[in-house]
Amino acid sequence: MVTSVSTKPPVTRNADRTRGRLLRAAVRLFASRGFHGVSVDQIVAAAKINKRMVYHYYGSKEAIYQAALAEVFGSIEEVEFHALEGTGSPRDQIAGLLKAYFLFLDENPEFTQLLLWENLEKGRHIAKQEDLISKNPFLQRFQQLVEQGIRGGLFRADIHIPHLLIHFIGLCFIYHSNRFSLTQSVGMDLSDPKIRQQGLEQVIALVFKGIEA
Amino acid sequence: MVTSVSTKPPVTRNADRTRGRLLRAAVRLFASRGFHGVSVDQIVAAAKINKRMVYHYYGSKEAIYQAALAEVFGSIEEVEFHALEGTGSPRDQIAGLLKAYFLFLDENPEFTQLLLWENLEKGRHIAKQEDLISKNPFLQRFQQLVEQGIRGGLFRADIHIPHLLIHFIGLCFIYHSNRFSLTQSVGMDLSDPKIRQQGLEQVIALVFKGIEA
Amino acid sequence: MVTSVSTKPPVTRNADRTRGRLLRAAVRLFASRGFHGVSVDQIVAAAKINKRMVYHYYGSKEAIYQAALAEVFGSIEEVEFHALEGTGSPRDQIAGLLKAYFLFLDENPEFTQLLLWENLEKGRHIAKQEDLISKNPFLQRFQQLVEQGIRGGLFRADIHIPHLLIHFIGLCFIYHSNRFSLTQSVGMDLSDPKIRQQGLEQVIALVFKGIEA
Amino acid sequence: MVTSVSTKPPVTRNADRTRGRLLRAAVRLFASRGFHGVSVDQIVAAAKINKRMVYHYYGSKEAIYQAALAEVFGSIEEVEFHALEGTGSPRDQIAGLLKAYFLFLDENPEFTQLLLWENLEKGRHIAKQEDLISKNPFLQRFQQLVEQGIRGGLFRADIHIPHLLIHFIGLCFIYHSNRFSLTQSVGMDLSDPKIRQQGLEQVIALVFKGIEA
DNA sequence: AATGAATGAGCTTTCATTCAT
DNA sequence: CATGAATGAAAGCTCATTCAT
Repeated sequence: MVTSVSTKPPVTRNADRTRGRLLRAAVRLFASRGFHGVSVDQIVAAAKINKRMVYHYYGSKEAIYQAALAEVFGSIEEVEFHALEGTGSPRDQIAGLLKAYFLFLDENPEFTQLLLWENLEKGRHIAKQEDLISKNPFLQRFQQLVEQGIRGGLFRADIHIPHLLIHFIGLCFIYHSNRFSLTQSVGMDLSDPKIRQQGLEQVIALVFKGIEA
Repeated sequence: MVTSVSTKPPVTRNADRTRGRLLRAAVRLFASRGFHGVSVDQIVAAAKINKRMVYHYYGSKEAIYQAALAEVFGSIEEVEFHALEGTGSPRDQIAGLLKAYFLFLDENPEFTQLLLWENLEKGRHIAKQEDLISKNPFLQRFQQLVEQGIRGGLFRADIHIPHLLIHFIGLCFIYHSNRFSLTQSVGMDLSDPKIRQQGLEQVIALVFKGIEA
Repeated sequence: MVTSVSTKPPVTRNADRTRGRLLRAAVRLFASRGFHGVSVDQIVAAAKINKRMVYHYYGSKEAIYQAALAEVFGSIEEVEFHALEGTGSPRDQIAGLLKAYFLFLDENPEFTQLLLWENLEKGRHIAKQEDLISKNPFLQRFQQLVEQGIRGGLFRADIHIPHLLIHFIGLCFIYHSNRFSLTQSVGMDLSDPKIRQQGLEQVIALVFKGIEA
Repeated sequence: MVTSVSTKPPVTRNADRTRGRLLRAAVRLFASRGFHGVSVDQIVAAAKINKRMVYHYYGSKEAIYQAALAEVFGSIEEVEFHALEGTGSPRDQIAGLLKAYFLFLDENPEFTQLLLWENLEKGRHIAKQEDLISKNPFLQRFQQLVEQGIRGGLFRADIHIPHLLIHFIGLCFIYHSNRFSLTQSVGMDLSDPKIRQQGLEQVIALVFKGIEA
């Protein structure tokens, strides 16, 4: 039984909470408007945190931006690995990977956007974080899978595997990276889940036919 | 007959030259750093033109940005049409289109970049220019071509044509849009022309197999 | 006869006036409080000029500080030369130089103060301006004068001339550099012109006796 | 006899140590950059002490600055007295005093610098500490010594004693106060101990000749 | 047509200080 | 005794834009 009523609000001083609120606001804002399109004032306003705290916890606008990148970019690798760790046929696993990409990009628009901002800025910020987007060990797993398919007579032998991975990514990424301009120029609303589902099916069809022996 | 002797040098005032220099500087800078990453001062410094002229000729930073978009986006359509106006087989024309995309993106990095900036900004600026990236009449020509191939028994009948066009663009675009991050994660330098040529060949192979009947 | 009455204030746009007002305010404030003790806001408030103009004309706080140094430090050399360009006896000219130092420091408190700030900051700012406080050609003239006095049997032969010049400066400078602490510790008001006059006379007496053969 | 086992290290809390580290860091930093050139953060960083402690022990930045002044200014008086408490001739004691000044300023650069900062700030901070640099009782001892010399026929009778003390200080101080600018303008490195020793000798020669009867 | 002066609002960052534990 | 979170004000500087010539 509580006899003394605390007049203090329960969480007035909580470093983790403050850091977290700032980081989440930063991720959201940087993803939607890019590094230069966001001011520190906007971040702290969104997080409802005193501006000084950005510098207390991160040191600079650049640093909190990099923290936002790290926060968001950490998630893709496990998705990729998870997609290929199954025991199905190479075909099924390829299909699973493409589906996983589509799903991941759908559910993580901030990933797509921050990755594009970074590529547009020529990787200026990400280059300072060596462990992010590092030489991807997932590539080896993908290679094993495709080679297995080739040896099994399923896939063409003249496939260049790294390029194929790039193609996979390109086929999925375009639905997000160029969503607005394509929506206008091909006259389909690429924000519509049905259209996206249709796109995934078409991608899988194209790829399966495209790589089969 | 010149009777009055002008003390001024003949070409101190040249509206076209001034406009042009400003516009070229704007295209270059906006492409590489985006709308928010460029200041009016930087544009006029690059163009070596007085700052006031930006407002004289364009009225605002936003307006010169839109002029830069219009300048750059005008060029793609004719490339597309030109690629399909030939009389070769559907296969050859498809290959020509893919080559044309690769070549165009290679030679017009500013197009790629500005298009991506715009998509990231959710088409905020481009939306105000209705005629740009408008419902693309080229799509009709593409559709005719593919249907011709289907009727001729060359291509699969279950191809969804707008999605196919998206796939074409995705397969080409990814080599530019994600150049920096992919260079790191697949360990190939996507800035290298040889690698890009190899990519184009792999794309054509994938597509031809992928759409054939 | 003026028929049209201008409604415009006579000098709304005058670069020299703005630069000058800024520089004068900067000299006054930096002299009295040093580089770190003055804010750009205080300078522009004193000059009644928009803050932006500091950056328009000088580029940075550091730059306007250096301009203030140059403005003030330019004046001492001509005073020194003027003091020794006469045709009097070495004794008279030495006396004239000491008087000139006392008078100059009296009339240019900003010089004394800025020079001290700079020495305290280890010449950080002045070091960037090579032509200021450069290897002083006046030293040669001073050397000639003293050597002339030595040859004429007026002055001691064992005088070390550069040190002597330092002593001259020290004897004059101390009345300004340590004015406040000395006023307290010796119980004389060193701001009082009479006391300073007395100091000058005592300095001349000490020096004449001190250097005579 | 120790029966209880303390889990804490024995010297985690040591008020004197904390105060001392803060004060030493403050003296060093304030001497080299002045009151406005140093931030509380820099002091605590240098002392490796939590920032809150500055306010715990001193109350404000101003207060720790004054404590630094008191720490440093306490040492000069005993040096002066010690120099004149000997039993040598007035000449020897005068020489001893000048040597003591040179030595003290050499060994206590922080004294010189803080004194200059204070004079430049017009004694703003020091004025609040009445006992520092108070009407110096040492002056009386100096007066006695010089009068003794005068009565003994050693020194001129027309010497003004307080001014003479000022001259002594000026002749010694200038080697430190204007070290950087003089090094440049007379072309001798005043940081060099040999040059300083030479300066002391020249000062003593000038003074002895300058005050002798 | 062209120039550069001028502006006020906003930028990122640092300041001395206080609060809560 | 000691710590680090938190704050509002102000720092130096840049922004897009307009004014006067």
